[in-house]
Amino acid sequence: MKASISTAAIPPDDVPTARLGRDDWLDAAFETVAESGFDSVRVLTLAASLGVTRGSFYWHFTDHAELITALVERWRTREIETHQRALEANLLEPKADLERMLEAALAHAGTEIKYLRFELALRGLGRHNPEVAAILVEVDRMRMRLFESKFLRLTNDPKAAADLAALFYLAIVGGTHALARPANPERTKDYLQRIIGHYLISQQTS
Amino acid sequence: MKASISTAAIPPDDVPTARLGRDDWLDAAFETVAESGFDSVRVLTLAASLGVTRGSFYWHFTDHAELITALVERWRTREIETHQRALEANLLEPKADLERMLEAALAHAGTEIKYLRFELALRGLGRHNPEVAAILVEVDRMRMRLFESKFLRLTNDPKAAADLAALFYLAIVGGTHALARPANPERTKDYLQRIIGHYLISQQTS
DNA sequence: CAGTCTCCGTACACTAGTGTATCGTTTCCC
DNA sequence: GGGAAACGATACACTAGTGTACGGAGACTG
Repeated sequence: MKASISTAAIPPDDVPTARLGRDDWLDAAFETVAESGFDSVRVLTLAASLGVTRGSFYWHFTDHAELITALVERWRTREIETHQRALEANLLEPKADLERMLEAALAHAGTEIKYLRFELALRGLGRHNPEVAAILVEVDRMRMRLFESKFLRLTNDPKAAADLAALFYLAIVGGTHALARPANPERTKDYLQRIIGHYLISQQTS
Repeated sequence: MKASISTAAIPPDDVPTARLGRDDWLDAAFETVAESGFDSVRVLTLAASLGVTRGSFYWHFTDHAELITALVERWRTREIETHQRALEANLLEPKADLERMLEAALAHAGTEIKYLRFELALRGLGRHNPEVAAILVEVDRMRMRLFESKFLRLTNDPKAAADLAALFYLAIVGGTHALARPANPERTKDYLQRIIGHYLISQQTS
């Protein structure tokens, strides 16, 4: 709701007739992507939802294409930031940490689902856009390695940790695609934990 | 390549100036969906690729929307058919059967990838279209139950079979989304099999 | 071999959307 | 308080795409 300001000082902030910044357009685009996908991002519609005309848009952006690339790039940098924070939070107890991670990954409720839907749309875009695909590969690798680092602290077999991490990460991605709506997060978390338990036990006893 | 015929008798079949049937348009639409998604299905483009004008299209279909629904419906019926065939082939040895299934699920090569990409695009469409979403839920349930039936013949714990089936199905779906191109099918198959082995062993010894 | 049905081309009207140029307001800043 | 820069409205030209009406050519059928 708070309008982002670029160069202005002490803005009224909450006045409906505030000047728009680049981020405001990006936020509006983000919303429509999460709701209807990238192909539904129209300059005309965004302008209407922001209460201005397209004249504003073509001042902040040179092009429709630039809006898309800027949106993707912003997502990438933010994703890297959250990854860094997750890395720093990696020094806690392994098991509770993993459970918290599963919890977060399966929490399709509230505002989280918006980010999930954006990412799904982004994967759709990545299938036709090589640069977006490269970014997705980068982020996927990042996350899988994070998973791997967590599993590595529960077992002594590095290959097993990599396999489990890949399997679980892919299952989580698949879970966001295969079900239109969350379905049954509780039961899902349960069997993920059980399988982890089984696997680690079989590791330690072998 | 073979042109489908609806009412004509003994067509030349292979003559470039053959009359078009409904299925020809559906085939062309299928191709573009697999390549560029549903939003890229344009009547104009399809007509150009088929070497005719839009006059032909609006004889076979009333609407652009009808083309989409017909395409989705055709996919659904075909998916049900292949599922029936898979059910009938379920009476072989469980282990070899499961391996063959994994092989098929990970075979992103050749012409298979076209069907995969179509399904990915379909999942994207299902996020905005409730009827398509319902069809996807139906097919996903079908396949997961098939997975479950296979796992059930390897363990005596029905809940474990359901969990494993869901996990693996979701991982396979996720694998088609997370990677722009197949990546490493061989290694993937390897760790899937290893994890199955571990899990079933831990089941039998507990 | 004329009639009818099937299939497709042509021409038109219409909508939605982009991009550009230009002008009018604010807002900052000295 | 008066430029100057930031921001946005207006109007125009242009493209891509849908849907419709109608006409024409082949193919089948009696």
